[in-house]
Amino acid sequence: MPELPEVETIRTFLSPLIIGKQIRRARVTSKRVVEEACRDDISRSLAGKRIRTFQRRGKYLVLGGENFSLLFHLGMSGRLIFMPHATPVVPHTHLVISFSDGSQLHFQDPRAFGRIKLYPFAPGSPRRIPELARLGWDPLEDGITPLSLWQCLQRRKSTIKQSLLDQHLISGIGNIYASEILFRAGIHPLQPSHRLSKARVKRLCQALGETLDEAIRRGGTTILSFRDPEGRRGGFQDHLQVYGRNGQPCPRCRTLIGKEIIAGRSTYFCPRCQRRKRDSTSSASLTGDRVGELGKRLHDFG
DNA sequence: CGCCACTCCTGTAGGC
DNA sequence: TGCCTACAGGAGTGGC
Repeated sequence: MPELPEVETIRTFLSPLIIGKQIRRARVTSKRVVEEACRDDISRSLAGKRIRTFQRRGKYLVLGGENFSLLFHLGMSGRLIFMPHATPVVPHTHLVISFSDGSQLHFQDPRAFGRIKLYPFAPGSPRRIPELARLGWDPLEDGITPLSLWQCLQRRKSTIKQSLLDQHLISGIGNIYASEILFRAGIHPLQPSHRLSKARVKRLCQALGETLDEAIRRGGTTILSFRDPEGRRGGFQDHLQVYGRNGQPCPRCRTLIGKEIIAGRSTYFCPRCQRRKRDSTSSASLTGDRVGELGKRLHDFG
């Protein structure tokens, strides 16, 4: 399940391999995943164009050129695989982009939860792409200050787990990292968002930055199907603290890790390290700290 | 408006 | 060994 670290890993690996290349041909090889309205446009209008940019926002990727933006969402099982030479398509391949030097980019997605959409203008401002305009903070692209996050959480009655999964608030966190971030922050997933103190939101921000940073450093998480563009697995699955570990001892206090379904999603937590609390909202100084090492990178977005 | 259930889909794992 | 079923869930949508 590609979340921000997996999508960022793909962007990092793929960028030097495809930026600057000229598209010889783009072929839609399946009727799913590629948005119906732009199936013909993709093959018609991408031929001959050059790739200028490859950007990420939340869990979306955008391949950009002079007058096109090709938007990708990997869904549950989407892969972008780089082929140095022309390669026969395997089942569940939805799009093949062939470059003038003979290399190819294949989009594969067995479960077909992914999306591909073409816009007839250069990326530039993400506000022009509705899917991106709807997204909240991107932890890598935008600094999230604890104070501004706390203010947003004040207005939410849902649990903190649900808030973390809401892409309109923070973009890029999925089910795996939500559990990991809350464990690192010592916050119970069922804690109501508006009940978190400023101090705990500050810890949440730190945990968010540290968890995503480490996952990116390790090349993402492979539970079942994630592969980077050269077919390799990630490394973070060996460092998950709670996700998928119900019944096993907490790495911090040895209490058995619990599992609960929250908003239809499996949620893992340590019942001792992540106590439910009623925070007072007074105390605690909030500095304008950015999220860990994040927020320093600049791309063309915004 | 907020919250939930439902929907799309197929590979994988577990039970028998 | 093989078949069947449950399960995994991102994000949009529609109901209450």
